[in-house]
Amino acid sequence: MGWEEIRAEVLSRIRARAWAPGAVIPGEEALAEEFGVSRATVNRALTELARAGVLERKRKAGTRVAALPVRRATFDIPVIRAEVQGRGQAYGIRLLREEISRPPVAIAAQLGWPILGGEAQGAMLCLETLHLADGRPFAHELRWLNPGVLPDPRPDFGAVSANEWLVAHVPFVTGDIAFSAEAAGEEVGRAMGLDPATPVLVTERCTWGEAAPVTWVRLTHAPGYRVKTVV
Amino acid sequence: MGWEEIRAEVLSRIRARAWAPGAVIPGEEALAEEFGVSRATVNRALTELARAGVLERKRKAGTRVAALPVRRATFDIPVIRAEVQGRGQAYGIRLLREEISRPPVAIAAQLGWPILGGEAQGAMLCLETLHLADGRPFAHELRWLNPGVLPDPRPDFGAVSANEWLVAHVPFVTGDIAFSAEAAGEEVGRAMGLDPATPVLVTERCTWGEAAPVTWVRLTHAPGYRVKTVV
DNA sequence: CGCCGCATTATGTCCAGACATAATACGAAA
DNA sequence: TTTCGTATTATGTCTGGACATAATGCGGCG
Repeated sequence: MGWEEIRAEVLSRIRARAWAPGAVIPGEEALAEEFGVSRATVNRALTELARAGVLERKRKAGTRVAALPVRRATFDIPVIRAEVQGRGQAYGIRLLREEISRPPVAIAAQLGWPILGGEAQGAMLCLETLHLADGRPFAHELRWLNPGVLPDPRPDFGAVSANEWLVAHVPFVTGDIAFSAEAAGEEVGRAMGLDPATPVLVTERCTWGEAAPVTWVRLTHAPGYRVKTVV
Repeated sequence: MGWEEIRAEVLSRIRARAWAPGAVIPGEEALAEEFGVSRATVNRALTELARAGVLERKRKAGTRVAALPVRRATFDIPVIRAEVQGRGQAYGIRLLREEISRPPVAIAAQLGWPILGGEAQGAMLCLETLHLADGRPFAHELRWLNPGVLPDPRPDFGAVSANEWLVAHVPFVTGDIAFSAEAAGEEVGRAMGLDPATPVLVTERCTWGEAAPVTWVRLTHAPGYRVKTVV
């Protein structure tokens, strides 16, 4: 009996409703004896199930079957170049705009960039990029970047996408992501060759390094793009 | 030194580029000795980092820093009722349609439902539901459900949403999810009181139980809805 | 020269025991 | 009766040892 077998057995008991949602299941000691393994092995299996959201564990209170199991999905955020090439298409990048200026207050606030008197303090690097797949627009990227994380001179973002440069040089940051559906709008529509009213999937990411904000980015994907995940 | 401290130390060495992307890091034995802990503790820390996508581990080959760190995000799929109530709004549900019929071939194929001669074999339960928040449309749900997983008589899906009934009674299934942006369209637009051209976020889920397909569902969210995740 | 099998090696898992920690429940004090 | 402290208890983590497993790479055989 390995911990994966224990996990499977526990899961099947939950499925079979031998242990009902909300109910406390036997303690690790008891299960260890029943399955003929050490407590550490049971612990590994139950910890794994708790991480998956199937069980809820608390010291002293014991382990109970999650009453309202929140399904947890994970998805990978690929580097766009890898994503395009993974589809067997040729990747291209076109830098539309690169300038240093003050970010809009809304973006500065989200990043935690200093704001004084209703205006952002200090300039950031603003990049507007078009990602191409087989020469056709694949995604439009609007990015504000903390110049403090960049070397001097700056990398050539017309050759390497900012995202790719960042994951290679400012790795393992934290951040949050949001998906929404919007109309392409005038500016992005013109850049991507779309009617301004076209529905497009928009990804907004906000990432921080160890202390300082790193970047805010808004990706507008071409129509038909889907974000896929596995539960 | 607990395993979390080990993890933090390893992570900071990676950030500081003491261990470069792609490079092999010292073996567990060596790290255990350096940190003055047992190998099991180092193993726990490294396993955790590998799960997060920061390290890649292979037997015999050793542990190396991920060269192209694929950022992995997780998000929770809440029960809609809980989501609405979590915003402090009143939840309501309106069952628009409930009928037994053959699913479209595209949906049957995706579920692995038997198809013969270009037509789905056997009927499924089709539900069309509107979820309300404070009386206003929150999401439109179109669902095809394997009647084999339901008891006889069927639950009252006008009172409990199918999703909620399923997570409580057919728990811990696998599935996949896809997000996309589309125009609301005639039918959904009418149900939600939206112009057919309005961009809306659409979630499509396909879930399977232990052996049989369970359900296919397409959720159309009200404009402005965002799916949020944390990296 | 090329291919296959085996020794080597790093990770994966397991055990038995121990102490740490958090949270509950119960008893004592106000 | 209420509140506070404490004993109890289940989980969390660690140790040091062991064997299992997979993948590499080398040496030998055809």
